[in-house]
Amino acid sequence: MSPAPSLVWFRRDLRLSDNPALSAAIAHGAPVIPLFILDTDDDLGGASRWWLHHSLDQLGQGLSKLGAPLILHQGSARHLLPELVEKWGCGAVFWNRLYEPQSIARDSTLKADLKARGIKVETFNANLLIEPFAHFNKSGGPFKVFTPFWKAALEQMSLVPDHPAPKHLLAPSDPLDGLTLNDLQLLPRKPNWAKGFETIWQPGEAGADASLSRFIANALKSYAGERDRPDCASTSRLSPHMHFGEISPARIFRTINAVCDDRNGRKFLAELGWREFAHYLLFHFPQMTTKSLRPEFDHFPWEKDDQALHAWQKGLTGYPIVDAGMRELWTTGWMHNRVRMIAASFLVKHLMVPWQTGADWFADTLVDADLASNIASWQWVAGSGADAAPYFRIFNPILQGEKFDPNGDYVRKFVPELADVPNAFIHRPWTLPKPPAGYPSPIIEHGAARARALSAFAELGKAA
DNA sequence: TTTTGAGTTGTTCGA
DNA sequence: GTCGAACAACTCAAA
Repeated sequence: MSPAPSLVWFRRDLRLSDNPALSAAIAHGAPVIPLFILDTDDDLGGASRWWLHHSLDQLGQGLSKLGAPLILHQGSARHLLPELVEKWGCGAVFWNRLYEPQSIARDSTLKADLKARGIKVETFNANLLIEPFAHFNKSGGPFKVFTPFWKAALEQMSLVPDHPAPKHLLAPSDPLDGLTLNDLQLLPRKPNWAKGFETIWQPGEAGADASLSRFIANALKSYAGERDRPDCASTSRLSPHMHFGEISPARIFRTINAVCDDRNGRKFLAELGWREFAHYLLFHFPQMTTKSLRPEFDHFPWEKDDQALHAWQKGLTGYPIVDAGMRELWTTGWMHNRVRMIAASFLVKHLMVPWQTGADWFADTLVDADLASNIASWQWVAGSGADAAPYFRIFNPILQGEKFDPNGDYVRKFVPELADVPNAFIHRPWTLPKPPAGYPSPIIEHGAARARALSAFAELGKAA
């Protein structure tokens, strides 16, 4: 009689290297079943689905080479996982932890359920540098300000060594039932809006390693100075790889730390810190997925303006830097961080559309859509979050464009209507004697919008 | 308990 | 053109 196999439940840890759940399952000694469930209880944005398809493809190929193909299923993991465990006679289940409120609820129920059936369950930290439930300020409460959070984190951080990728996996002798990748229907059908994604992204573990190497070789040495320039290839573009766990934050931290100890390295590691901080905040304040962390912001006189929202989504606001960003998002599934801030600020402050509406759009269109980072960042921009930008800090989309895209290269790349506009006018084309045909005038005038937002925020202060 | 210093990413105005 | 101050007060973290 063959021994009871072990299940490795892959979720957002789609890698073979530095994967503690996988390592532990192998060390357990029994045959290993690698499983991915497309959980129908999860909301997954369109761009994320595209990425997931290709990431699963890569992981599946890697696992097949090791001797244990990835088994795919679809359904409510809450119910499906115990069924599969039962059907396959598994003796142990291993997974790496997730930290969003819904994931925690599902996983803790599942863990109790499986243990009650006599199944061994072990879970690991593979996705964060800091366990949110084990990091507190000296008063014993959760940090709400980034700088002390990260400073304390750096002092306490102890990174365990990398788990090397396994060389071989022992699979159960009987074939197991499952779906094919195409059965999951993750790719867009007509129209195939993801065509532009294929040339710039390489989902999967190899692509993640390549992104990190490319960043270290080309951009790290000038990161602190150039990270805000969307016209330069100055960022790592690791965010989607990290979201799906194709590379571990610990490996990134160790690698950067080893090659660079100047302000560029520290600045980049602090960006990992912001990712940590977002997950940390969401863990301690789970209501922030829908509610403003500063409750008075839920009484802000938000506008419902579908026409303006549509113009923002499609990159037709008349402000070139905002429109370039929104079109970069639509055509590539990604947007440069600086431009995310400008575009988000425009929606929330100029158009006074609720941050939740913007967060929904980003969740659907970003390949790196990550609940924690998305929510924390939108609340930060709106001024409703932890350690947030003060309300009077309203980005001027013209100045921001001129400062961070000085030659208009970024704008021209994504807004072809402006190809022939000279540099001096590229961020204010409506001031040309003959504005370019086919590009809209600003849907709202900056000065008036700023004044409106400031007075609305001032009212908020009085009411509170 | 009270106090103190500090807090990612800006803009505008007026000297 | 450049520079400093105002924009507002509040909350957090640590001593």
